[in-house]
Amino acid sequence: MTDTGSLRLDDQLCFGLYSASRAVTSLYRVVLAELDLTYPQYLVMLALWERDDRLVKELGAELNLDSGTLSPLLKRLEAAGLVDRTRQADDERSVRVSLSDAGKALREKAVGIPDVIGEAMGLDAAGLARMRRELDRLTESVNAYREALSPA
Amino acid sequence: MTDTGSLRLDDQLCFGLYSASRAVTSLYRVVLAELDLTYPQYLVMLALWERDDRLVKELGAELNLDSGTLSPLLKRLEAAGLVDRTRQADDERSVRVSLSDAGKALREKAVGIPDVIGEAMGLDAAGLARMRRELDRLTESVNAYREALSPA
DNA sequence: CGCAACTGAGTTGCGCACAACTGAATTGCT
DNA sequence: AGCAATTCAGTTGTGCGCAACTCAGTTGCG
Repeated sequence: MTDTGSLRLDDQLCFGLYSASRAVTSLYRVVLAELDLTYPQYLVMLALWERDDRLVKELGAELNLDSGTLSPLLKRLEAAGLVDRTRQADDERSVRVSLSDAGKALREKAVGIPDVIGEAMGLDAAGLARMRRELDRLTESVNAYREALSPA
Repeated sequence: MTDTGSLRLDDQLCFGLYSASRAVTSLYRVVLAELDLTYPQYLVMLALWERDDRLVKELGAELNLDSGTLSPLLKRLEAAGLVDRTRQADDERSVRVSLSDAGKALREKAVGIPDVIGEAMGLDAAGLARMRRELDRLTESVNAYREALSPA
């Protein structure tokens, strides 16, 4: 009797993934409270700290989020004074998102976060890298399968 | 220069976890469409198929969900005719959740799902088990760290 | 017994995620 | 040039996930 095909909850990798993801998010909630950011907002800030002045579309592609999620999120970041949003002159459909001074400054309060999270995970650099690789492979495999099942 | 401490998005395991979790959920969305269930609803049904007639509190402990999430979810399952909810006689605070006939019958439509998901993940039984183990370890480690940081 | 502390489920409010849609701007094709 | 198809951001509606709260019911302690 193999595990595959079982409907038992604890057999399922997906539940492990779901639990792990929620556990990590809830740790981020604690850590990010001081920066007044949610985890998805933090992801957007990370993307902007890495490269400023991006189109909403580009952020969406990098984070795999659509405008339905990003638009209100970016409005909240703008309301918090962390980013500016400006329509692009040469293509009025696009909106360019850039860091305000406060948004740039916030980076200093964030530099210690990856170490805290890494520490909490209790993995060495090699373990982190391996898991990261396996998760990426999993994501790609699952996404390919889903797209085959139900084409975008 | 180590990876730890980097604010680069692609270095972060958490983003991999977040992406993988969303990818899996979105595959479930396609697969579960035929059963008219969301992924969290499916988790509750799994728990009930495994053992029927449970208190809301017990379901919450198993799935790590609080009443704020479970109460409306269970009301929706009840509205869909899949479960019954009854106040326990000897402790009027507790609510017992049990499968209706339709809820029991739905299991037959679900038996093939784990294989589909397993196939989509492209891992053999050993790979699944190992990843499952590592994710469980990660979850526990992260939860312990969070509770130390911000005691419940 | 009496009453304070606690427990269990539910509600409210907020922020994702995502589908479905809108509307304006641009592109492409004839 | 003209117009259909596409693109981009934003809006609407639904369902989590979680904090904070309410409220009834139960427990525990003097």
